[in-house]
Amino acid sequence: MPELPEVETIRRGLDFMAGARVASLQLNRRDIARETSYEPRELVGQRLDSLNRRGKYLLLQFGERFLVMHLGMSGRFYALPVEEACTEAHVHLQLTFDNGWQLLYKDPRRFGGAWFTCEPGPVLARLGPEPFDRSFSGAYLFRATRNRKVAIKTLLLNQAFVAGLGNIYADEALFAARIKPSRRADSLTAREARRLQQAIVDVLQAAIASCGTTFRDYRDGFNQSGQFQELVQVYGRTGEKCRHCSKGLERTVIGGRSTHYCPFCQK
DNA sequence: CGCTAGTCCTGTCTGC
DNA sequence: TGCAGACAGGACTAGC
Repeated sequence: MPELPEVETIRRGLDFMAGARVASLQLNRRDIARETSYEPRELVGQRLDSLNRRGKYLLLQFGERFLVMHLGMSGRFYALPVEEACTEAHVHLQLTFDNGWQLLYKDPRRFGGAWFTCEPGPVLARLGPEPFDRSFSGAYLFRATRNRKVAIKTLLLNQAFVAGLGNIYADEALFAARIKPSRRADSLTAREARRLQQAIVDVLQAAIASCGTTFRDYRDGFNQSGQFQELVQVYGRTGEKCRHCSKGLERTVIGGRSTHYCPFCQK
C-alpha cells in the first residue's frame, strides 16, 4: 500500500522520535517478524538513533540493532501518546518509548512485516536505484529497458528496476510522461525514457509535498490521511474526464494490476 | 534467464 | 439482510 511518498511522509513525521529510548515492547504476533537475528525484546533500553527510508522500507536504527519495516498493502506505522491506550485490532507490534510516545504497527492483511536484524543490507540488496539518486537518470532508464519485453508499467513496479514505485505512482508517472502503460519497455525511445525518468521524479516529489495518497488504508506517522488523492490525474478515475483532453479515462489490467490511463494522451 | 499466474491475508463494496 | 464475488497503495515464487 504505502509507496515511496507515503513511507517518506511517515519517516519525516516520526523523525522527532530520534533520541528516545525503548521502555517496553509488545509483539502481539510473532509471525510478522520476517527475521529475528536478535530477540525483539533486546530493543528494550535501546536508544532510537535514526529513522531512514530505502524504497518502501523504513529503517529504525538502535545502536547496532535495526528494526526494518515494510507496510505491504494495508500497513500503518504511527505514533500515539502513551496515555491514549490503543484498542484497535490488528496491531501486531507496539513499542513504548520514554518520551511519552508509542509506535504502533497495524496491518490487517499482514502483507507487510518487520525485520529484527543487525545487518539490513541483505533485506535491501535486491532494490534498484533510489528515484532521487543521481544514478537514476534518463540514460539509466533507457539502458535498463533494452531487451525488456514486459509492459513498461510492469517494469516500473519491479523494485529491482527502480525502488519505491507502486501502482498509483506508476500510473501517474506514465500519464505525466504521455506513455501508454502497455507499451513494451524496449519500445521506448531515448527521448521517452528521459521524459519518464523526469515524470517519476516530479510525481513522487509532488506526492511527498502532499503527504502521500489516501484511498483507503494509508495514514501517516500520526494516523492522518494524505492529500495527493485530490491531485491524481488517472489513478482511480476510470470513466472520468482526462484533465488534459477531457475524454474518458480507461482501466485495464497489466501484469495482474489494475491500470488507469488516457487512451488519447498516452501513446 | 524472463515472464505470467498464483499465493499470501482481511476488509469493504457491489449486485443479486 | 444475507451472501457471493470482485477488488484493494505489495512482493515472492513455481513453472513454463
